Amino acid sequence: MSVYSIGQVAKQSGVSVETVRYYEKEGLLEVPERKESGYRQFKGDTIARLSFIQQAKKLGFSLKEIGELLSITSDANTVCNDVKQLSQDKLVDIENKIKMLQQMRKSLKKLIDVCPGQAPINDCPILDALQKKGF
Amino acid sequence: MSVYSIGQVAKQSGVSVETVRYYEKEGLLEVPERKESGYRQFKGDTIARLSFIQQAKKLGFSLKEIGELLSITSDANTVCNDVKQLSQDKLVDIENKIKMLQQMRKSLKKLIDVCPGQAPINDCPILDALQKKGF
DNA sequence: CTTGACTCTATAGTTAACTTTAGGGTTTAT
DNA sequence: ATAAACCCTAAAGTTAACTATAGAGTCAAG
Repeated sequence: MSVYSIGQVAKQSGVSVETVRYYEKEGLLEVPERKESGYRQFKGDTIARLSFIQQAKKLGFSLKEIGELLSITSDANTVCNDVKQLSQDKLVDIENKIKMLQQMRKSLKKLIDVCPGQAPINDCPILDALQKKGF
Repeated sequence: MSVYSIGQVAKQSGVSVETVRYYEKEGLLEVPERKESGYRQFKGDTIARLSFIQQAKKLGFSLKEIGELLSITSDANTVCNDVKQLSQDKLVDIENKIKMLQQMRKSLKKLIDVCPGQAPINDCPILDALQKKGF
């Protein structure tokens, strides 16, 4: 099995080395093996894990919440039932976010469709509509 | 037209008075009228605006980004064309977030469906699946 | 007409999530 | 075998987004 240095996982996933160490300290990454020198040796799946963290952050999850999501995959101190419950809770969170975003998309889309594009600001139907509806 | 005190808009939208003042200072809220005493008098749409800010924050938008979204509705120093372009850019952001969340939902759903619920941890198919796929 | 709830400004403090610094070892390419 | 590039820890510093504090004025009910 191939292992990766901290610099490699950082580069592959687009975060800084310092951030990788920080995530490890915060418990978001499995504690890695070390060489005799003390250098960390990460497993290949660390890169996917780091990418997942980045993505979830963009979606408004805190590191704590991301840790909970990730614990679904790596915590062996729970029974299957608990894992299922946690997964279902997280699913609800995610579906709520999707709904909110879809609502925002709908509003924006409506505005864009109706906009002629070249009118000066005082004739702009986007602004007219927004003024009345508050987004 | 009815106006509202800072305490009223705060309560209605579920944020603290201090946060309302902070948002005003950061330019997320229109500068309100004042009474002779200096007390703020907010218009009714402030409540919707504050609610929108809360929602957008949950979806991972920074206050700066939220300001840009809100400026679509309130900035009169742009032409319609610019407003349309900004709206389209924000629409792309939003659609990307929706796609990411749908991917997460799909993964979670698959796991939940396959989970029997009562198995001990070492037979749990959720964990088996996650171990191999990295969420 | 006073008392309790509300508001004002300005400033300082807090928390999450990093980022930087200092001072040092280790690896690798030449 | 040495220099550039990499890694280590511990601790301090930074930024966004609040939150709290102090000290003072305002409003509404009894």
